[in-house]
Amino acid sequence: MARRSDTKSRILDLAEQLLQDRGWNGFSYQHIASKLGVKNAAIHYHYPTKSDLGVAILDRLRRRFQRWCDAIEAETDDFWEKLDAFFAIYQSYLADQGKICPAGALEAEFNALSDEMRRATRALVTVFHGWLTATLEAGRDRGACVFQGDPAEQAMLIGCTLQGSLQVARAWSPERFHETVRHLRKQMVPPTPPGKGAARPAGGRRRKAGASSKQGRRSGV
Amino acid sequence: MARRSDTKSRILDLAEQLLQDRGWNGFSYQHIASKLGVKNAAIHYHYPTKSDLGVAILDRLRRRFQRWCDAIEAETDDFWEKLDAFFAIYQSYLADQGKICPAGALEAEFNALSDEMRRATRALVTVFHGWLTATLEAGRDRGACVFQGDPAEQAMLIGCTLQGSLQVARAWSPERFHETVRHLRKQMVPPTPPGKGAARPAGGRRRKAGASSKQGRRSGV
DNA sequence: GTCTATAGGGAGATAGAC
DNA sequence: GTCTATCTCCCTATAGAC
Repeated sequence: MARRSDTKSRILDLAEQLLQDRGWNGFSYQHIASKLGVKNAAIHYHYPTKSDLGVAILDRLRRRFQRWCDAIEAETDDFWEKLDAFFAIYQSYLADQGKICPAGALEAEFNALSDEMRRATRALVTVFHGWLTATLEAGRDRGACVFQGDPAEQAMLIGCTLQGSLQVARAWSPERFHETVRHLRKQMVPPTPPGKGAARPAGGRRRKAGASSKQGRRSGV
Repeated sequence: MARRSDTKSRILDLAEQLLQDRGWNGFSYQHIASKLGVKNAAIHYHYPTKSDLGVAILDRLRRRFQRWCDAIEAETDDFWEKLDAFFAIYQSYLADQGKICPAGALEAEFNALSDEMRRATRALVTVFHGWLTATLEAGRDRGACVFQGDPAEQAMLIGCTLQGSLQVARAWSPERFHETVRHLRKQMVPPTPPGKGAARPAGGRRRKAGASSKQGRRSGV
């Protein structure tokens, strides 16, 4: 059979990009249809209502992130490699014409969303936060990073900062985002380098044995 | 003459609330008109286009914040009082039915805004960041707080965290916001209490001589 | 699976009466 | 300053042909 996902997944791609570019209420089926070269009725065939489309975007983002988690766990044990890979997700959003975090875009318009989309947004945020919390906890336990308070609090701080700085970068300058990430990162580097292999704040190459190195993970999440 | 600003400023009030509640493209003149008990043509009389309305909201927010700055500088010299007053702006947003920062709402839909609104958004963000940077710099100089890097970087971190956590609170729980603010605050408290009067991390009462204490500042900014 | 055609409604906006 | 009336456009959504 032909490559599954033709129009249907391209619709999802375009809608996701438009969401990150203009916000949920900032685009219509017409935007998608014209970019895709079809009529808006074709979009309704695949996603009857706009809410259906939104839920599909969110579900896909969640599944994609879960696969990303599996891939990164299989690839490395290093705390900083994992964290930098997480930062890279947001950096690639910014680099892609100043897009923002999809969850942030939807939270900003939360009270104008359908109940189904709100539920799906909550589910996505929960998964992101869960991974970050677990990663921070493990990182601190092995002395790879330092921070005050609960891992969950620090995860919230990091997540909010990334989400917020992508947005602020638009009203200011993209460089502000990178500056903020460096600032955030610096604060978590342990004050003195502990014993070998514990912390590697500047991009060590410690790959997991047996981890595939073919092209690495894509940063688009 | 009668109390200036009747319908015109009530329009601005409602539009500002709707922006913080549903996002810029999540409300229309009809929403304002019906809440205000007039017809949508009346709104167009005061603000011919929606972009005009948006710019008016932003200009008023900027002027209001500048007055807030003047008031707080006149009222106290204490770094933590100032910073907590700044946090209180965002806390009052959250308490008011989970509203978010207006600048954040507009940044999320930035590419769907008129050029004029983008300019006005940039101007607002610049003023907020300027005050926070100057306050952090002065606070650190006198030993009232600690942080790594430039005051401007720390200001960005704080601003993004506040903006982001108001948004995330919607998809999660309001308590997450308060937790995050406490976490952020804690990281800036100097490790050991310096000499008297330098740091007062838990709400000291050191008012400026001659500062009026009538009712304090309103937290609605 | 995509099209044409169209319904039905809501958006932003204007003209002119009161 | 606010109203009624209306315009035009775009939006989501559906029916039915191909």
